[in-house]
Amino acid sequence: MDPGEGDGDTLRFCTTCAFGEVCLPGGYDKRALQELHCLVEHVGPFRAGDFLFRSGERFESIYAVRAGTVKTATIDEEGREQILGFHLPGEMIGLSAIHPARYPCDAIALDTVYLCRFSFPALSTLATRMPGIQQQLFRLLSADIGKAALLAGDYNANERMAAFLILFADRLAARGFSATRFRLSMSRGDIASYLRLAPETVSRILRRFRDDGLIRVDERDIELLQVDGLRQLGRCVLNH
Amino acid sequence: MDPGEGDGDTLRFCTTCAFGEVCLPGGYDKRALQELHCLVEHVGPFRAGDFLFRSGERFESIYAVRAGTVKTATIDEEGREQILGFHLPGEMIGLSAIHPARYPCDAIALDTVYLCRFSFPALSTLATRMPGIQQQLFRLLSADIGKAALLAGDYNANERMAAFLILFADRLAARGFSATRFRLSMSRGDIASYLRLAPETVSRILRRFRDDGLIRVDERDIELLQVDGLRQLGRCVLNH
DNA sequence: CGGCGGCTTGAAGGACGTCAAGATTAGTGG
DNA sequence: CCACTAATCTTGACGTCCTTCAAGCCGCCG
Repeated sequence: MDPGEGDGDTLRFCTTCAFGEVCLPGGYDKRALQELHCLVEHVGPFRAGDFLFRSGERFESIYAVRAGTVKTATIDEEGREQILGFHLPGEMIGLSAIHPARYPCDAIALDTVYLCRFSFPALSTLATRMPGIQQQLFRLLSADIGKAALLAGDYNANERMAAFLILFADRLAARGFSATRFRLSMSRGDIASYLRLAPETVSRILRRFRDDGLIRVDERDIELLQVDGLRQLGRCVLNH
Repeated sequence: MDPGEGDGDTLRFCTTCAFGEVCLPGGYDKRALQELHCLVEHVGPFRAGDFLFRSGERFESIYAVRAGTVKTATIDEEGREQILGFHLPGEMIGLSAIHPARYPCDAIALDTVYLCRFSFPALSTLATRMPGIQQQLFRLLSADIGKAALLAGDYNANERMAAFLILFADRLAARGFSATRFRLSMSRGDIASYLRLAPETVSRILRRFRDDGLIRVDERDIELLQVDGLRQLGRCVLNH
């Protein structure tokens, strides 16, 4: 399946996109929809390890992931990488760059990635004419503020790991994938960095979860055996 | 000085507000400015400990702090309070509530607080007609995403504390207050909760900073003696 | 005066990180 | 298809930073 140039099934991807509800014909005035579709530029494929943008580059566009997984990360003064987030199909990247007008992080493909690119100046101009788009942008921005919760909170390694698995599964489920069996597209090191843990700790906790019958692990393939148990472990993180 | 009902010097407060640049006459069309001023409702005073809004309440308004300090916090399942942020005069509160349409946290006055209240529906309607306001909202929202960095990063207690002091001083300076001498309006416990440390750790680190000649401490009064030294300590946090 | 909450200080314990060594896998070229 | 190397992952032993527990101090207010 190649979502690249052919674009026969644009619609198929738009149904999973964060902008789907405004992009797709849903009682919306046809001409305005056309304007939004004109504004979208399909880019990709990117291969694992490719940079979509780099920290410090001038901000121009936000992106929606059409296929694949993207990680965003910063390198601090001491050269340590800190993962800020993972972005699945249908999710947006780049919203935090509006204010400083420069990307505050690197965006790196974890596998084969296709994107929709939205010129932000064009989008915000369009938003003044289409309140639905403005609302959607406000919602997306606001939601991103809340998403920092997982990292920001004062939680231990078990809570973080359990919440990570549950949230990852929920996000996959929201896009129509299986919520109990999935493949992690990122390395243990990336997960560790994201959760602010050592890679060894991630390894040990996954092992403990496995020994406790909460999950099945085969390399990067995960099966959630006791979703409720995990949800209980991560409840402090999950309830905001 | 009472910024309450009299309102003789609305202008005085607006100069320090996050919306100042759009609210204040600055080449902007007079009628539109009037509309924004009509939309603003001055509320307060609140006393230390008063709730401005509570977690779970229906989202209707965002607020700008006119005077005083506000903390935002959540109580997790185990009853532990987690401080999400401190809000100084000129800063906004409530932006993270747009998406779930409910306030995700409590907002509590730390001292005597006066606010400007903006009805969000009215504001976003106005924003479709005034691109400057839309831009400003996008910027404010985007900036808030980045502000999670202090908490989110994998930093030790020294780095966190140093960065906290520097950022606090910078924010005061941006509003025209002294950048080297100030009074902390929050308790050690609040600082600790905000930095995800134990209160005892905050105490010990302040003592160490004092012994090292970096700061002077007299209860909640702080004087920064070696700003560069502190900035150096917190450099990983401060550079995003 | 006495009680209370916030703050400080010391001592002990724990959760997680660091270090080091293997194990397993992936990538590469023959 | 199979070596060979590099990268990722796992596991154990040990160290450390921070928390927890406990006690004492100080300012505030009834």
